[in-house]
Amino acid sequence: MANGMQAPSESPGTGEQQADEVRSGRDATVTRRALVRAARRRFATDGYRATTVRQIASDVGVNVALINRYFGSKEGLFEACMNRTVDELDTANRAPVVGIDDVIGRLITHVVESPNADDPLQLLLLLRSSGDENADRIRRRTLESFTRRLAGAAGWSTGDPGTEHLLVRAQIAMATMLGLVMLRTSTGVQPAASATSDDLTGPLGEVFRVLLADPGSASRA
Amino acid sequence: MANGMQAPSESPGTGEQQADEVRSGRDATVTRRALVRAARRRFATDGYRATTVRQIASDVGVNVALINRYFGSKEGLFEACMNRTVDELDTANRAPVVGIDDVIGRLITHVVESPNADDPLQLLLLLRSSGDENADRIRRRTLESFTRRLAGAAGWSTGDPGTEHLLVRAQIAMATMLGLVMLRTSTGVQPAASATSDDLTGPLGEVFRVLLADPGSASRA
DNA sequence: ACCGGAAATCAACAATCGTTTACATGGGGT
DNA sequence: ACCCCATGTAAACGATTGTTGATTTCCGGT
Repeated sequence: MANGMQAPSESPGTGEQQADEVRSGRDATVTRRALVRAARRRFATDGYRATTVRQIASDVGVNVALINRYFGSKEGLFEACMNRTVDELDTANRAPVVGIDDVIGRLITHVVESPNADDPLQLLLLLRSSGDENADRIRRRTLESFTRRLAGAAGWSTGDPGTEHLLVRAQIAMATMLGLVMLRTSTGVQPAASATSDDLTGPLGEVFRVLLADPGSASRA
Repeated sequence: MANGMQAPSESPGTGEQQADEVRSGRDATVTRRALVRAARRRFATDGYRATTVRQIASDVGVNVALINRYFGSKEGLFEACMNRTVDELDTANRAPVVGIDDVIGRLITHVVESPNADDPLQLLLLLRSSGDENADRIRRRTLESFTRRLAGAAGWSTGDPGTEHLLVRAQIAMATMLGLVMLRTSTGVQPAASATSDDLTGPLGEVFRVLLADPGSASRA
């Protein structure tokens, strides 16, 4: 028994994931889409390195070689995941915003509460570093633009001298969401803070309201 | 070139870490300590799976086999890291707490601001899953007790019917810290939200004050 | 009905991982 | 000074990883 206990494998020890879409005929685009979907779940929950291409292929119920055929490499597949996440976040946030309560409600709904079960994972995916220079640059840029858009959605002017203070607040709000998702996904803490839609008036709503309120009201000297 | 571009390696692509302690003579305890220190950095920043024992050994400047000699396995080394982190967090939080500002100040100082450069990584270490059942159980239990102690330190009674509401608040506070550390460590966002010690009166202080305030004051219905 | 080509599989590769065994080396007690 | 055991090193193993080339299978147009 040379390598009998090879590696705890980060987390997929308890994680069995399967395809949720019947891939009946042999359709390239359908298979590609299924691969990206499975990959996003794996990458988000287990991280880039801990995810194996064989796992992803197995989740979809397809051979490993298809990943290299369609995406060139594991890294290419990761980039595809990033692009798709970026697109979805883009379209979701392009809708007009009415008032600060709308911003707060959207944040809580879209990120913490998650209408789609895969949605909160998108944020995690943005957080996970891949090690690949290119993918990491995309990730970082997306995260930054998202933060900036959050500040804009809150009705803050972006040219003021106190812009940095605004960004600080947006970053803290972002960090809170990230932390909640991680606390829920990566650890087993799960319960309390996930809450339901009336969170907008609960403690989480309070926090976001404080963070997104007019920074001149209560910020420091 | 069969496996020419093997794997982006999660993040250590840009991360070169070295020993910060001269290991002059041949002393087992010193070497063990150095290994744990290096391992904690690697595990916290890169995750369990992405960290290789050869990296850790190289960081210390020692042969790989010593890890298995002293800790049995990579998993054993991880467990040693967890234990040490648990101990440090324990002793750090056992000191008496005076008032809510003390709690807030400590959270910001110890976690976000980090007197010791390795301190914020401890929280990350608690967050990273290892995949090992045992280590994960330790991690989860520690995280939970930490959350509960946070609620206790805020002066909340632990027997009330509204206990769950208190835990929600503590979890959100915890998530905020976790998110900030991740935002700073795992991504390149780095700057604004790290701030300095006057954060206690800044936006981060506001958030924590809202979260740790008497839940009866502004919470929902 | 049939054949062309895309879609998917199989089998093997080089590299790297964690681990182990056998060997070298240095320092402290007698 | 000498030995001896703990400390550290070197080299190799089996398993798993990402990747690839050859092969098979199935759908669609003529």
